[in-house]
Parts: sequence; structure tokens; C-alpha cells
Amino acid sequence: MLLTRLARVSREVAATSARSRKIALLAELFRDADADDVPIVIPYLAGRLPQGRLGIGWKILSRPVPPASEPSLTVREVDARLTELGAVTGTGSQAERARLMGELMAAATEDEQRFLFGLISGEVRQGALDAVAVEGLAEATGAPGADVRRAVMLAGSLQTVAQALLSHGPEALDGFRLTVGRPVLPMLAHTASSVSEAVEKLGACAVEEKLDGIRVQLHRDGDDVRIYTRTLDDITDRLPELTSMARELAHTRFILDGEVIALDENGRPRSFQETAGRVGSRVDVATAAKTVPVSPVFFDALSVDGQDLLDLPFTERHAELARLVPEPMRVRRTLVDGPADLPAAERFLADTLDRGHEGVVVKALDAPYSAGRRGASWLKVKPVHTLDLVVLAAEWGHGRRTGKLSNLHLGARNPDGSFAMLGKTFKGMTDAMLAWQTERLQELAVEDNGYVVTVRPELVVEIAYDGLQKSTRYPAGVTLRFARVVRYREDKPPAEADTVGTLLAAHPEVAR
DNA sequence: TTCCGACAGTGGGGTCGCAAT
DNA sequence: ATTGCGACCCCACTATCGGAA
Repeated sequence: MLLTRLARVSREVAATSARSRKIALLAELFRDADADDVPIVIPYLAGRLPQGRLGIGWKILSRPVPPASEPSLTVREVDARLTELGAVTGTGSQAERARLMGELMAAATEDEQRFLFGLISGEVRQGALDAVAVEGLAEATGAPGADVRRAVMLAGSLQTVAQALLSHGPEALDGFRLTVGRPVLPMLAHTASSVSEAVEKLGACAVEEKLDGIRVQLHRDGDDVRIYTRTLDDITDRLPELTSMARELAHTRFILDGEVIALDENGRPRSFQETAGRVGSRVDVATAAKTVPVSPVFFDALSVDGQDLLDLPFTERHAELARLVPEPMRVRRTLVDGPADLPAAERFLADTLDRGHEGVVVKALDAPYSAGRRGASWLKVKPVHTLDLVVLAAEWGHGRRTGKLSNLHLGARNPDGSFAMLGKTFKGMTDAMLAWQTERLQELAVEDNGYVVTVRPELVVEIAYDGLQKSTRYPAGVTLRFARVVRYREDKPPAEADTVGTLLAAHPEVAR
């Protein structure tokens, strides 16, 4: 199949907002693909590269290359070239990869170049990624959508399922079962604004500590132990202490879901930056493990002794977990019958925060494990802080925000009346706010370099954020975590905006 | 030879708008 | 009304390459 066909379909998919139409377009293309094209066409149209990392980013991609006049590239040729490119390592590899990329781009038409750019930079912007491709695949093969979705969650990969489905038909889906050693997409949580809201929604529930660490899925089959991240990357080699712990458990075949976190000598959590840095270390794992040991904390069991627990209610899965894993390695929790028990839930949240953790996750006791979904039966609750900050500048948006000032640069007041930038945010604004701030900020503009519009620091905006973290990037040495806009405060002059001093005082553990 | 800046890739994420249910 | 998905981009970290010191 020719790449130009994919480029055209991708453009058509982007042009329609109806999901049903997107699905139909993808299905038509999947039907026409040769068996050998399938493992490439499917991920391409789901906006993903089968190769994963290529070592090619925005920098290299934005070098202009004159396009070919006639389409000639086949998807298989593109895939082969990218595989070759990704395999280049060692001295001079960066330049060699850039050269190969240039060659590929030169063989592509303008349309194809645009498609490749989006694919490799990870910004396809066609309004259809994995989930829509799954529906398209279902439509193309006549298999029920729910069955295909479930198979993808269990296989952890769309390609695998697509190949089986297209070569053997819908019966092939039966082959995708929960298997120890093969990672499953983890269940995710929604956010609730308070414990009472969460408990009212869920009724009988467990309130569990939310730890600010790295999600892990632990598989053990005899002596073989594997550890996967939220995106199913294999990080077994980076967490040797977890492997030995898993081998010491009495049972020999299981899949557990949990979190790893670095704790200090008093058992209090170290900063997320320290945990993430430790888990991200690959080169000298032994030293990293010694200086920043991590502790596992499990909260769910997906499989025990060959039995698939996914469809069991949480209560029963947790009973299995408790049988498997000793108490110190299970997440702290409390059970709540419903809204009448609210005070106990609130108390648990307060205690959790006192112990230095992020918040709680409230989980319905009767819910199954919805692999790969942001299920409504898990609700996280974290305290939210707010600040009144001053807009220092704004960046021009992309995609559906093209032509709008989007990403705000936020500043807190210094004692001398100047402002210290604390970070940026593009979150929390409605289309109406986006339109309004584009106008208003242009009135305040002192400079526009085509990318950033610098403004007079006169507009105050209320910002919500989750916490403070250390920063080497910003002048105050700190930055906001997960900052989002709440509302504009035109009633408030910048001289009354929050100061760096009050911010640091509110987070003594970070300010140190 | 060693150091350091730039880039790529991965971890953590919240909120909005729209289509579909 | 509610749910699911994609889009919008953030910051910190590590690893790697390639040029400067």
C-alpha cells in the first residue's frame, strides 16, 4: 500500500469531527490493507510508530526538505527505512539519522511529509488515536467492539490484536487472555473535588492512600519476575530490590498492581523528583538503588495462581492481595459503608496528608478492574492550592488553538515590585476565556516575536496548583506543579498579587 | 580527556469540547 | 446528563551525542 493513501485518509479523518465517520474511514483503509501492511498501517493510523523511539525529534524534522513531486513510497518501504534509521548508534549516529531522515523526506510528497512529521513528532492531530482505531478495526473485521477493546487491553498492544484478527477472524480474539508475563494496560482514576463527593458517588468504598510515586505492574511466574510501567515499558532491570522481594513471597504465580516510592529514614515520602530520578536511572542501578531505595506498595491483584481476577469485585481482588502480600507492602486504607461514614473518610485523608502523601483514591468495592480505562469507580482526591499571579507573557497556540494566545507565563511578586516567573499553564481555560485573553493580552503587549507575546504585568489571574517543586529553570528556584487557570481577577491590581515569599512560606518542605 | 549544552524520551499530570450513549 | 476520547501543553529527570574547554 502506498503511503500517500494513508496521508490522504489521515487528512480526511482530521477534517471530520464525527467519530462514526472517522471510524468508517479507518475501517475502509484497514479492509484494503495487505496482510503484510497491517502491522504498519494500523499503528500509523492510530498515530503511533511501531519502532517506538527513533532518536528523531522536532529539531531534525523541522529541517526543510524539498518534497517529491510524485508519490512513490510504500508503507513497507517507509517502515524498513525507519527501522534502519532507529538502529543507528554510536559516534556520528545523530548526523547519520538526520541524513537518513532527510533522504526519506525527500522521497515524500508534501502531503506525505506532513503525515510523517506528525507521526514521528507524535502529534498527528487527526482526532483519532488508539481508541478510534480499535473501533475501526472492529468495523473492518466484523468483530464486536467491546471484544476487540478487551483483547487490546489484555495484549497491551493494538498491532498484535489487529494481526491476529485480520488473519484469523473474530475467533482469534479468544486467544487473548490475561497471561502472567504479558503486561495489561492499568486501570486509571478520575478526579473528585472532595472526599464527600467521591463517597456519595460510589457508596460502599475503600479509601486508600495516594502515593506520589511510579506506577508498577509486577508479574511473577516461578523465578521469572517482570516489572512494567503505566505505559507497559519493562523496567525490571532498574528495580532489583522489587525482584528479590517478589521471589520471597509464598505464591509463585501472580500479577500485582501498585506503586513504588522512595521513603526517607522516617518512612516519609521523598519528593517525586527523587523517586522518578531513581526509577529513571538505568546505567548504574546498583548505586542508585543504594542511595535512593524504593519501596513497593501494592493495591490490587489481577491474577493469582493462574486465576484471572479482573472481573471480580474489588473486595474479592483485595482479599486475594491480602493473602499474597504482607501488610507493610499493601497500601494503607480504610473501609467506608457510605455517606454516613464520611467523618472516618475525612479523618483518613487528613492523616494521609499528615504523613506527607498526596491525597487519597476512593474505590468502589463492587467494581471490576477496568484495564486501560479511566474507570469511574476510582476517584482521586487531592488538596488544591490557589494563588493570584500576574501574566507576564503568553505563547501562540497550536492546532485548535492556532491564532489564540494560549500558554500563559505566570509571575509572583518580588519585594521590590518586580515579578519572578514561576512557570506556565495552558490548562483550565474555556474557548471564551481563550478568545478574551487573546484580545486583552494584545492590548497589553510590549513585544511579539511570533512565538511569545510579552505583556505589561498588569493582568491578575487566579491559578490552582497541586504543589511546589524545586526548579533550576525559574529564578525563585521553584515552580508550580500542574498549574491551571481558575479565573481572571480584573478586580485585583498586580500590586496585590501573591508574593514569592508567601508562596515559599506555604510550602516549607520544598523551600527548605 | 573531560565537561557541558542541546536534544530525545519518559515519568508525573488537569481541564475543555465534542460525539455518542 | 454522563462518559470517553483527544487536544492542549506543562515540568523534572536521565541518557546520549557532539563540540568546547
